[in-house]
Amino acid sequence: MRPLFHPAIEDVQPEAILHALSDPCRATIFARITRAGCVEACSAVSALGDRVIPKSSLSSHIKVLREAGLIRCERHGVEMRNHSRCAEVDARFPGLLAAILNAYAARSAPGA
Amino acid sequence: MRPLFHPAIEDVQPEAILHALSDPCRATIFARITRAGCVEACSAVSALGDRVIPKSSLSSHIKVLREAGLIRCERHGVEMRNHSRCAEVDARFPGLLAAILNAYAARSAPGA
DNA sequence: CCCATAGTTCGGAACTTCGGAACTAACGGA
DNA sequence: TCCGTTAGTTCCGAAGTTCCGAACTATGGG
Repeated sequence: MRPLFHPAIEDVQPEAILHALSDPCRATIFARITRAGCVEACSAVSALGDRVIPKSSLSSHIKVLREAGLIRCERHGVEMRNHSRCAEVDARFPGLLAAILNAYAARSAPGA
Repeated sequence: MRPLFHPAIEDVQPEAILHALSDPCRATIFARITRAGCVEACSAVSALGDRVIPKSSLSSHIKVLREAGLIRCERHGVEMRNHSRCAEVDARFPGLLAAILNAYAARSAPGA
């Protein structure tokens, strides 16, 4: 399989990041990959809350995140490992990802 | 004219904000409204860079920003005043708007 | 070599976005 | 009051995007 396309960090565009994370489902996937020590198989992510995401949808969500420059994907045997590019992106756009993930967290936990 | 719909700040959702600002044209409009002391007529915004935005598109961009909770619009005579809800949104999602506007600014001014 | 597992691609239905033409709202002048 | 002008909105068709099931490809194990 040919290596997957990943944009160089300097080609990463804010609109692509915002678009990728403007879907709560993709935001959740990205938050998981980022929190889970930066490694996770695609299918480990397929149940989000109580909703099962079809394989084809999951695959295209992952693709959107990858092409936005948010994650890095590589095959290991039969499965895929997804690494968060959080640190790189944070160096380019300081505070952006943290603010976005916090905003989603604030929404779902309307805390006390 | 019936008053325009504006979501209460606690109903503002991160996905709506990200979606609204994931369009560079809307992000530019929002940045202008926010920078310009929070007041500006619609048409004052219609030339973005070297591109003229058709009235109908501008109107729907403004509507998206308004319904996402990012701006507040009211008619004053024949024209519209658009106020940024930046401060309110920042209280709800700290740092989010600043990080997004900085990210766009970093893109267009790849400094030094 | 065949099977199982993990992920991708294809394609059509449903939804969104764009923008021109026609419409509505508010004001000013005669 | 009526007309003209300016400012925005609505409508609607074309173009583009998203969703997801079915079929496909890639990898490893027996």
